[in-house]
Amino acid sequence: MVTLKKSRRRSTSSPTIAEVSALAGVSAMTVSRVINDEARVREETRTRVQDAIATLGYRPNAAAQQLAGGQLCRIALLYNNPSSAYLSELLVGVLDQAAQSGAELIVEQFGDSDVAKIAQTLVEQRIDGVILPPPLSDSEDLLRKLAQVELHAAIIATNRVHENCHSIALDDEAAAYAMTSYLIGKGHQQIGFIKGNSNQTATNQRSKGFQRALSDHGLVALEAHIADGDFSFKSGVVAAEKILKGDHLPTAIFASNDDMAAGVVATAHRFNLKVPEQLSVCGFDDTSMAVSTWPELTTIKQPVSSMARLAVDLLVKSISGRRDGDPFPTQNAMLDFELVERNSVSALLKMP
Amino acid sequence: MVTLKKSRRRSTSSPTIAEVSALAGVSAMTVSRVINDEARVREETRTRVQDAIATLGYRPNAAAQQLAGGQLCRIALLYNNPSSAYLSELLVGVLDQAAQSGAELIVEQFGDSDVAKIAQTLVEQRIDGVILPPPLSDSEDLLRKLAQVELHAAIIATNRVHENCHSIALDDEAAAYAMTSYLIGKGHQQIGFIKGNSNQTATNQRSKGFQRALSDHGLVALEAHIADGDFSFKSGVVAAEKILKGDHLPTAIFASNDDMAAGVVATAHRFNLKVPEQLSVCGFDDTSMAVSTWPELTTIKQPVSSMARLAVDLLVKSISGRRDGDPFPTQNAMLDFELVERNSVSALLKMP
DNA sequence: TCCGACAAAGATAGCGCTAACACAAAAGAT
DNA sequence: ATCTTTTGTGTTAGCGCTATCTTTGTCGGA
Repeated sequence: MVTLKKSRRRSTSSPTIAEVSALAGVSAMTVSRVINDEARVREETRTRVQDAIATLGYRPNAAAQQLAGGQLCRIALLYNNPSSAYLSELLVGVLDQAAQSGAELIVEQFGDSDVAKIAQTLVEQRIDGVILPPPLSDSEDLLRKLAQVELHAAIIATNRVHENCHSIALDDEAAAYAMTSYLIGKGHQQIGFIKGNSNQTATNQRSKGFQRALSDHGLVALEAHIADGDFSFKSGVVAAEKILKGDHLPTAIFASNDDMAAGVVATAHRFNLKVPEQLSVCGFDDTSMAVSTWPELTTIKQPVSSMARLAVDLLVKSISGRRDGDPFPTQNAMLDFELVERNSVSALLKMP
Repeated sequence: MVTLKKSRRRSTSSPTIAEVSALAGVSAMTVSRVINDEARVREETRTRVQDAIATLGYRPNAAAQQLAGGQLCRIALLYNNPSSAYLSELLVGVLDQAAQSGAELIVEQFGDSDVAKIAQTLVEQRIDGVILPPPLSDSEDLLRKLAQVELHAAIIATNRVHENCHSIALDDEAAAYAMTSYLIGKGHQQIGFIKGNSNQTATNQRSKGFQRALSDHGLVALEAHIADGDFSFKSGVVAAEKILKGDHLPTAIFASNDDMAAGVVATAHRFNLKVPEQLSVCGFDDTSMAVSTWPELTTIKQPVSSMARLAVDLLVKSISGRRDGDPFPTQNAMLDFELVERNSVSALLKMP
């Protein structure tokens, strides 16, 4: 028989598993089994328990589950580049999944302190796994150090593949190829391109996709139409100035991310070029920046928050896998992108 | 004597309070007292325990603390307007403080579902308190409903004061006054102003500050130089078009937030006005948008992440206060702002 | 008929920590 | 000198849940 003892310590009226089990007329263990979706519970019993849960509005106490259930995964989200549009989407995804997976989340800015020190701090904080958004995901140095201290890691939005490191990315090359083809389809033949920061793999991929699309359509990019950038708005401005100062203007510019594309648009306006009538511009990422410019940017949408979710999921799996001596293989996920059409690209009338 | 029993359930080697107490030669309770910074521990004992903690690299298990310590505060951060620059700063602050205060954080997007439904969901999720950033912080409807279901709330960046609701804001009027005075100090006499969304209190405050600064300096704003907006980039564009199409141009435009200011800058460029040489522009908030425009915006810095931290802190205090039958009074905090000078404002040569 | 083999549920014993009380020693109060 | 207080610490008993073991059927095969 189950007895409900009244404790002097409980004060909230949140129902506990004991109350549910009493109502359902089963043991707490059975309720636990139902909650955790284990087999070995008769269908009828399961329903009875579920009804009891529903009537009481019971929700398991996460702290207790964790304490009893054994292992806690502590996951740190390291970030560096406060490109906040990206960060906040990331955060929302990570937070959500962490709550679902019962992982503890620590969010930390990776200042300019050296890699060894970071790794040490993480170890001291007893972090089990680390999520690295760009540009951190491309820091070989950091990754090496993390591997040294046996920390699990998930790297986001990089195409580099590491042996001991989950990676979640989209096919940057294919996306850039698609965007370039789209421009070509609109009749553009003189297309400028602004590269990203050279220490991120995405930069190369996007550049490759651009070039391949061009040559697949029998076009070539003029040297003067290609410029370097570093994914910042400012670098977009500088790059656009370089390109637009030339004698021979492109009809479209494809910037490797939205911030730079916004820089291009701003610069185009300063140069008295109407966007998109005289110059089409497109970006990449679909951050909030894409709609904070006029006209709004045609761009490639990255599923950032899904990526974040997946990162947490993979980490939790591999952390608990290692603990149980049942290693979870390293995953390299490639998610789908989407081309978002807005108003920064116009069709060019083909010359006969 | 303390005995360390080896359990078959423990698998991680993370040290527990028992190990610390053994090493320090005290009881677990004393260690707990040291951890929680309670009085009634001799200085010498405290040091000994702290040393033990340090040598073992002990960190308390949050789940266990919570379970034993009684009450968990579940706090929800509701958001609506994905002005991500703002959101991510908010998130970082909230997360940090939630971890420190031992509160559980749920982040939820407040779609367009009706207020009653939201409130119900929150109750079902057994949320204790809610953080409301703008524009939610100005939704009387929502606040009323929350009060009805006895949820604690902290509203951010609104000057409205509610009886049952903590509020954290900065002095919008003073800040707008300061910015306007700054412009006047630079020699501007014809200053345009773009208002924000009329359903946010900040809008009125900022507008008032602007007007007061003007009249304190013996100036008046032309009707044609004032325009409405809704805090979005696009509305900044529209408002700027309205103002700049007029016959009599202002020498400066003060937009009620950075997004709109960015819209003004973009529009100015389209109108062939050089910023800041021909038109000075300034914003408000100092979101990342402020530096994602060219030139970078002179603006008012809101301490968003401190505000977020404070919100969590107040909520936790008032939630546990109510539980202990020791009500924590409603707070209305007013934080300091800062005028950040960048390159979007130039000094005007005074006409003799 | 008896003996596994397995399925379904219960009983027990913690997870790591802290509230609440207990208690000795030291410090004041009368 | 005796009776409070105060101070510093230890003891006990959980917090709400689940891992693990045990028990109780149930069914099929020998």
